[in-house]
Amino acid sequence: MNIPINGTFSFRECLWFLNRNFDDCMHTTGVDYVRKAILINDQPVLFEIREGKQELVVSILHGNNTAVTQKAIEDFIHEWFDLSRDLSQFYDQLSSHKDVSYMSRDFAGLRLIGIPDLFEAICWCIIGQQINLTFAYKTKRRLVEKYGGKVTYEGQDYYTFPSPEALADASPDILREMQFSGQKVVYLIGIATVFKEERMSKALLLALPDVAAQQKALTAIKGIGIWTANYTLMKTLRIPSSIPYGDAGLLNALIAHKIISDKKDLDALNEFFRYFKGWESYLVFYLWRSLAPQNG
DNA sequence: GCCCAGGACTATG
DNA sequence: CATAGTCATGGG
Repeated sequence: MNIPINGTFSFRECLWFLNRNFDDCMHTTGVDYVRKAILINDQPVLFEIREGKQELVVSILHGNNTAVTQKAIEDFIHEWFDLSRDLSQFYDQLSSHKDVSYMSRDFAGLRLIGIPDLFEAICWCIIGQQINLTFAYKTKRRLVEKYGGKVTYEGQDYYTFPSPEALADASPDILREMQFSGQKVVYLIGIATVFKEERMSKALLLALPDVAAQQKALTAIKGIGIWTANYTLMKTLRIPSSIPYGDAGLLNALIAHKIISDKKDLDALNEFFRYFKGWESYLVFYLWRSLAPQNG
């Protein structure tokens, strides 16, 4: 199965971001491929993406290779890699700003890697709140290996994120042993229950009239603050204007580029983002990219 | 030992 | 509405 590539796209850049020298259990990267397991109609499917000349070459490694499955994988990849977006306007704006113009060259073709599953995105936020990313990925792996789904292929395990049902019924003691804080255990199980009871879902969020209403609906849930709400809107709904205010990595990147003087310099932050109206979330993503060394 | 980490909640002026 | 304290533990 092939997925054609339109516009500026770099598989290499996307692959680099998926790895970033972190141990993300939700996918597996190699030098020229990424493998990921997802659920299609509740059935686990493992696929692999490689780069062709003008297309992505997708192979199904596990699961029924039907037209329905292929279509679902294709849709997922489009959403995951944001393939339908035309970045030319973003690059125009980037290249005309002295502090970040280099990004339009160095990171050319990097797409905002999303988290299509709303529940997974929110849980990942909870897990990552106020701890370093290395530790966050470590605890996420423990959670996913215990409560998630698994596909084994050629001796290697690939995981799907735990369902709300599985996490809602998870043992608080076991979660504590995984080194989640007491508060995070309450948040995770609480949010899983909210999803299980269908008091929150991607469809429900999409039905709301505007971003403000979506932020309000998300932050009404215990454990979801404004940072988590905006991170989720950026990664799952791909709201272009969504900025995870207060994000430690974002603020450090802005300081490193001398765009803000310190972490409380909100005036300079707002002025900077005003210049990139409509592409705020992409800019945040590129700033995160800038935090790590080239070609990691 | 110290400070920070891709925060959120609650209590207090 | 703005600030302070609390949680909880790894990484540098």
